[in-house]
Amino acid sequence: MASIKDVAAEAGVSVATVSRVLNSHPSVSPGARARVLAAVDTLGYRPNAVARSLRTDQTRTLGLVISDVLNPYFTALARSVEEAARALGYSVIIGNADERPELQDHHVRTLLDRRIDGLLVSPADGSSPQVRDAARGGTPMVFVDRWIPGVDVPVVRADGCPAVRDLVAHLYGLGHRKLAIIAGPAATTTGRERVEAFREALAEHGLPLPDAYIGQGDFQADSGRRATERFLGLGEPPEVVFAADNLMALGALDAIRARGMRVPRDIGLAAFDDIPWFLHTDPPITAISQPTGELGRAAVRALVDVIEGRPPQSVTLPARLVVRRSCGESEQSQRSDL
Amino acid sequence: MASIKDVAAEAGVSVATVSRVLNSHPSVSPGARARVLAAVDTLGYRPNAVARSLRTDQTRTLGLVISDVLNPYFTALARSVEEAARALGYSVIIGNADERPELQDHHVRTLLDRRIDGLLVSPADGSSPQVRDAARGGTPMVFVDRWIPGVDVPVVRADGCPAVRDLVAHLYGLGHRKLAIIAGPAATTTGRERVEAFREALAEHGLPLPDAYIGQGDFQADSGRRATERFLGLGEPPEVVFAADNLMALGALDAIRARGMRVPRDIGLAAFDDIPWFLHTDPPITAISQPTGELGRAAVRALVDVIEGRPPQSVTLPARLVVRRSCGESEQSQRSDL
DNA sequence: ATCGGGCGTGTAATCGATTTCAAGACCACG
DNA sequence: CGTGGTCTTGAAATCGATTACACGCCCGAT
Repeated sequence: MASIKDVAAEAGVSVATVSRVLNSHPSVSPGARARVLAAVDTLGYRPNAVARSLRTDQTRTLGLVISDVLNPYFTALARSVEEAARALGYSVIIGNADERPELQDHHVRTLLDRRIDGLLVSPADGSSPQVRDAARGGTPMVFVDRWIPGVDVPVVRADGCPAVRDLVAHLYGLGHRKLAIIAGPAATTTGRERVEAFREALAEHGLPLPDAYIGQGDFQADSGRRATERFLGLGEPPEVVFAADNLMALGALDAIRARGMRVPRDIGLAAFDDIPWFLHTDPPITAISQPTGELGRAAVRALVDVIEGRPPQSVTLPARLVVRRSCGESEQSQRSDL
Repeated sequence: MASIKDVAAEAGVSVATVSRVLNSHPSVSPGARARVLAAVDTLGYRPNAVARSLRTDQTRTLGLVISDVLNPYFTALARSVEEAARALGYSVIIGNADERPELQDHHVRTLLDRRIDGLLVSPADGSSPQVRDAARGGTPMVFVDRWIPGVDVPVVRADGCPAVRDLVAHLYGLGHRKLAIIAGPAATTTGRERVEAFREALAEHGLPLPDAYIGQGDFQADSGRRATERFLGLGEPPEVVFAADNLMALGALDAIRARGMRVPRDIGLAAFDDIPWFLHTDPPITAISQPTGELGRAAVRALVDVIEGRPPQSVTLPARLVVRRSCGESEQSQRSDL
């Protein structure tokens, strides 16, 4: 592969002049510029980003560590992040943690080794020392979706509490009183928040949230399945199950179907995170929708602010309830939101 | 951030010795080794991968350019690729082409600028000069899923022809005669192959594939919707629609539902690519399943073979039909494959 | 004619690693 | 005591860029 030296030789100038042309510095004569450009063309020269990064101490690359690539919510987020970053001239390297803290740490470490300019993290656990150290060490960083309390880093996320309250009111209005939740890991902020919001919303209607109605999940389909099986085996099973993410909702659907039961006839189902497929499940699923596109854009904006020395801002966007048919809604309410 | 010089100073040795310890060269005295390790520890030193790459001319990074991150088939593939690469000590940078040739070329270019050790590509178009040049230029490369004819690069893919034949036989057995297909872009190999396999399989049963029954799609949901609308507006609409990927199947489902029709009562639906959600749609969808995990592993193996100078092998794996309920299958055949 | 100030250009230092080469220390053997 | 070999070690070159600095040149002002 041709290097800047080859270009300089071909154009009959020094490497400094080549570099100046490539970086559009002002003081280069038109003649030299033309010869350099011609040489670049005939050699098919492309600057070596590795060498450039070493010298300039910036890679124009952002790291994004997400909890699970197979989760459509996170791929939608990843996509909007990449798009926003590209518009600003940055590339992004995605690390998939698979909800495993040690994998998350692995990715953070290799990303740091590569000297990415900034890091977007949705922590799989609540206290990764790796992440803490990176933040303390001065790596530009912003949390997206989930965060780690006590680490001084901007957070970009959606606030699901009002939407959860809407959901509970909706379920109450449909006559449901026995409501269960499949929670996410207590180590994650979203895992905790959603249970708390649910509990508080229930309390507003004078409803309890017994321990038996809290299933401990890990945001993966299988845990949703197991939790739902336990619910269904209860002497007094819940009337509606609320899954704290879309994958666990999928697992719940599995478990319900395996028992030969039907949604919503035998049991209702609602989910946090809305994804295109929820329109086409049997039945379409009532869900809480997050503005992933805006979330990704805001996260990149905040991170680039940190990188370029501007004061960054935490951003909280609203999530909203999308009513469909999985909780025994009437035809009427169904149609209004389809 | 501490550099190797700082470590050398702290340990009271030269940078050469530090480097030797870090790369576990044999000839370092136990004392020096211990002091270096201690220095590394107190400074929290991590080698700069950028500098290392510049010197060694290898990044231990693979590039993966996929056609669409929002397509669960490709995220499953990306996941298995990353996993296999990690096991071999490589990182993966994913580029999402969004089915747009110019975006694909953008990613190939920046990946090459970053001097990745090898490239895994699922080309969004049939003739990217960018990709051709990279291959000719000697960049280790492997095509996965789709490929570009005439470019001498190993291909790792699933052969869907037998499964398509099985599908057509299955549909024929159910009494369907009017079969339509929503094709992928003719610029992609998978786009063409699936139509051809479908046409040939129909011919085996003496069935025609009229032009009116070929919808031109682009592997995205919206095109599936439009093609299906056209089918439904025909004087003699098809009895079954076969979508050449899962996203277009989703669009088809939309279109059918928008007309107030039901699957499979009013029209049947089948899809290429199987994804977990197909079990939970209304109704569960009969689909052709690809072995994404094995595909990803084989692709990485082949690419690393090229990189490390071993003779690489093209790999073709079988796809298989998964019968569910979206084509008017009886309860019996449904249960056997659920 | 002299001086000052741009402007265009090249030389060389630099970024943080790896690696070659030579040299010093030490030991064993004759 | 001299010789040769092994084992450790460090100095310096190198990878491919960017950039500070200096130099030569030309032009206009005095």
